[in-house]
Amino acid sequence: MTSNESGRRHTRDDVARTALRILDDDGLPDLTMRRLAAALDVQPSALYHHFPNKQTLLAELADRIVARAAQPASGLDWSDTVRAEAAALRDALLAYRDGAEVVSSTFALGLGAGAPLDRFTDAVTAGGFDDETARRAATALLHFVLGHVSHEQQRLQYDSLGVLADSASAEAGTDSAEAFAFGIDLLVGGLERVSRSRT
Amino acid sequence: MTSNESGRRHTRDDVARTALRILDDDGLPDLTMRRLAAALDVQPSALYHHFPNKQTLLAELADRIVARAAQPASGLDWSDTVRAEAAALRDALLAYRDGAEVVSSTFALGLGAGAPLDRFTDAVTAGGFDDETARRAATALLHFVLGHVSHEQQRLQYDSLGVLADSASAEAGTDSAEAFAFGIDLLVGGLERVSRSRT
DNA sequence: ACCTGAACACCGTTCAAGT
DNA sequence: ACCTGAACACCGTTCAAGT
Repeated sequence: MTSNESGRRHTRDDVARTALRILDDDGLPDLTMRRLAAALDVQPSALYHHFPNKQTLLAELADRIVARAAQPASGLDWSDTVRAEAAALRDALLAYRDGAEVVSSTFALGLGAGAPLDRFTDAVTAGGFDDETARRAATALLHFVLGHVSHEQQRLQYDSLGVLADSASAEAGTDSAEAFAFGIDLLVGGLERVSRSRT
Repeated sequence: MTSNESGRRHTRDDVARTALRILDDDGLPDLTMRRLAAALDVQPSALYHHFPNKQTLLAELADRIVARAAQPASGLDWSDTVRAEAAALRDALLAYRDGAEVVSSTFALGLGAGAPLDRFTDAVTAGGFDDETARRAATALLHFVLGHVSHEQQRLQYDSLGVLADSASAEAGTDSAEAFAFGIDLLVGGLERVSRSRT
């Protein structure tokens, strides 16, 4: 359906694109190899010609999701660059249903989410911090972003199903973007108190 | 096996305890309803007398895991209380294989992880911050802790299987406890720069 | 290179029926 | 109250074979 209307033969890119469409339309739980195969009008086993397993497919989707994060304007203060990177990453994750979950699940293996980590690391390094500090700050930033947006997206999902517990439902009412910015500000603020190797 | 050696009839507590044992011995992917039933020497359908579904069972496990977090010493500075709560929660999550993943997956629904959130909130509130600030800081702290420890535990798992990508493997070498404390310090440090409603 | 057909070894959940 | 037996509607992955 992606590029071949009725004829067989798909490329790896077709498979990834169709998978992203299923993800966005129906969510991660419905993104099964069998459903993906059906959408491509192909047997499930055919998918294993393009990806060795589902995990590798999800890593590819994670890469594509984070690749759409906007580049911060140049000439910004290092701390504003960090804030801009965080906001851009959040927007990219929110652009696909369950986007944060996909990136999160893939991040642990060092397969996906390498790009966001590098971008945070570079932004912090520009503040004059040593490599170890920059890397640790970057993983803290990334953990917060993935956790926050995962939470945000799962609330959207459960809220639309009306299965949400009271406490979570109340929290969903407050502005997510503001709470997100606050968390990033805490990390950036904490970083500003850390001694720099060079200023 | 938990309380009945050969006779039938189990309690909800038996089921939860056996589930925790499977979790710790074999990990979350192996904790299936069918495997749990087999360990209890019972048909899978029998489990649904004790828990309405798997999600509810996991929420119960999450509650039990975080309940084992140690109480910080009293008389500490608010910021040291936050640090102590974070360390105690990390220890509790590390005490069970895939503990962070279980708590994390259950946190989004407001089913589990209510206790850790309240404890962080109380610790921050003791610093004289308003409720909104305390709640947001608490969720930021919780997101960092769950993300960090999930990551940590998945590295342990994949490392033992030798399936780890280079970058993640290198990162696994550095001291996790130190990196964890650094992340918490950033959040606490950021909080110390926020204006208080009362001091 | 890309795919089919068929199978293997599983899942969570429901439901009538038993004690 | 707690459980059995049987079924329903699925999973991811492998592998010989086809073009």
